[in-house]
Amino acid sequence: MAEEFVKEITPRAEDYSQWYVDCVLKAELADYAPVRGCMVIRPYGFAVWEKIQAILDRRFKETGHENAYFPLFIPRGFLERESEHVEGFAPELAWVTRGGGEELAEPLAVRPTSETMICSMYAKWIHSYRDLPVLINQWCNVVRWEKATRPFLRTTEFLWQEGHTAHAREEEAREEALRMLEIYRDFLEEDLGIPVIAGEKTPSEKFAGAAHSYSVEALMGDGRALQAGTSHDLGQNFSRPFDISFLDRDGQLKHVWQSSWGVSTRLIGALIMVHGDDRGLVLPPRIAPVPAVLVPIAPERAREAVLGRARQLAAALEGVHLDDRDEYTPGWKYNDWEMRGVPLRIELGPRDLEQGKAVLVRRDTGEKVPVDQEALPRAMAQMSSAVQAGIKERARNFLQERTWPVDNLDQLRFRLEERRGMFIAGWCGDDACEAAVKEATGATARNIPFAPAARSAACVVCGKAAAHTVYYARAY
RNA sequence: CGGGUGGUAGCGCAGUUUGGUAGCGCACAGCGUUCGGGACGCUGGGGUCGCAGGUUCAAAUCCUGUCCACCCGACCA
Repeated sequence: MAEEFVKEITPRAEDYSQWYVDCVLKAELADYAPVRGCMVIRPYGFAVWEKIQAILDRRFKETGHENAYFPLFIPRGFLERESEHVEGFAPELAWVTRGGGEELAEPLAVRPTSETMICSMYAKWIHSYRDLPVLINQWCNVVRWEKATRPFLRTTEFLWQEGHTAHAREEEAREEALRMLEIYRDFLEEDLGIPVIAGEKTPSEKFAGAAHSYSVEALMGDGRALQAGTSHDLGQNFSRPFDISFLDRDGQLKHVWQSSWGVSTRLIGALIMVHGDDRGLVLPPRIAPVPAVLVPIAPERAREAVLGRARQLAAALEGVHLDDRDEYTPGWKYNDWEMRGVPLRIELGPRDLEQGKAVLVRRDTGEKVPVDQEALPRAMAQMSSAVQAGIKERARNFLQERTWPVDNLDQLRFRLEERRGMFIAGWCGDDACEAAVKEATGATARNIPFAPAARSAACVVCGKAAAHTVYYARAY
C-alpha cells in the first residue's frame, strides 16, 4: 500500500494531525458543528459507534448489568458533596442558571459524569444487603468544557457509557472495577484490534473522587498514548457523603462500596489512529458498518451482464454493499471505499464474468485474489478473519517496537526527543518524581501495568528503589 | 487558557502590500462519449469575501472589536 492514490488525505508523515482530521472529515465520520468544540457525528461515524455499543452492551448484560437513564441536569449541591470530585470537575462544568425565563434558585450543571446523580438515587433505592449488588449502566452524552478540542478525541459534548455499581463488600467493588476493565481490554484487543496496557492509574492521575482508578492505554500511530477506557474503585468516597447505606446480615448499618467505569466515542479516534494509513481508515471487520463493498466494472458491451451478476451476488452474500453508482468510475470507488476503511472489496468485471470469478481485495494489505464466485462466502469469511488478525498483529508489533525501558530521566528525554512511544520506568511512589518526569519530558504516567513488559529496579528520577513500574508517554 | 497560523463558491486556493464592478482548479447541474486504480468534451448554476462596527465618493483590501478552526504548550474520556 505504498502507492499514493488518494489526494484527499494529507500523508501521515507530512502532518499527522491534519491526516487525522482529514480522515474524520473525508470518511464522513463527523463534521464540525456550529458550536465551539462540538461535532456532528455523521451516519457513517454513528454506525461505528452503534457497532461498538452493540458489542459492549451485550457484554455488560452478560455480566448482569442493566441499562437505565438518569437526568442530564445535576443540582449544584450534588456536585459539592464530594470535595475531590467537585475540585476535579469545577473548571469544566457548563451551568444552566435560567429556565422558563426565570433565574433558577439553584444552578444546574450539565452532567460531566453521573456519579452524584446516580448516588442520590441509590441512596433512595438501597436499604438492605438484599438490595445489593446494584449493577446499572447508562448510555448517554456528557459535557465537559474543554479548552482544546479535537473531533472524537476531546470534544465539549461526547457520547459514552457509564457503569455505576454498588456492593456490600469492599472486595466486590474492586473486583467489579477490574472485571469491567478486563472486558474493555478484551473488547479493545479482540474486536477493535487495539492492543492496550492495562494497569492502575497513579494517585495524581486517578479519577476525581476514586479510591483507585484503572485504565487501558493504547498507543496511537504517532507514538502518543491514549486512555481508551477507565474503571474506578470508588470505595466509600461517594456512599458516605450521599449516605448510601444498607442494613447488613449482621444487623449493622453500613455504607456501600462502589465502582464506576466508562468508554466513550473517543474509541473512534483510537480506531483511526491505530489502524489508519495514508489512504484513510482501516476498520476492523468486526465493527465495520460496511464489511465489504462490491464494485462492478461495467463497460458498455458487458453492462447488463456485469450489473445483473453483481446484483445477484450482493443479494446472496451477507454484509456486501453493492456500489452500482453510474456516475463514478471503478477506480474512484476503490479510493472512496478505502478512505472509509471498508475491510474487503469485491471487483467484478467482464473478464471475471467469463471465468466465473471475482477479485477479492484486502483493505489492510491491498492483496488481490481471484476467487471462484461460488467460493466467495468462504473466501470472504477467511479474508475477513485475516484482516481482523492482521491489523491486530500489526498494531501489537507497533506497540512493542515503540516501547522502551529507560533507567534515568536523561535517557527518557533523549529517547523521547528522537521518537515518541511508551517508556517503561521505575517509580519510587513519590508524586514529586512523577511530576519531575512530566516537567522534564512532557510525558505523563499512563499507568502502573498489571503485567509489565520489563521491570525497573530504581526510580527513573531519584534513583531510589522502585516501588512500581510505570508506563510513561506523551498522551492525548 | 497562553504562543503561532488561518477564515474569499461545497472543497483547495489566488486577489489584500498599492481601496475602484470577485477569480482559478476541483466538486455540482444538463447533454454526449466513457468504465480492470480518482475518465473526457461542450454548456451552465453557485459567493452579503467568518461576523459586527468604523474610515472613505468607494472596502475582500485600511482600522477596532468579536467568533471559529488548525498547530505547539498548560488541564481531561
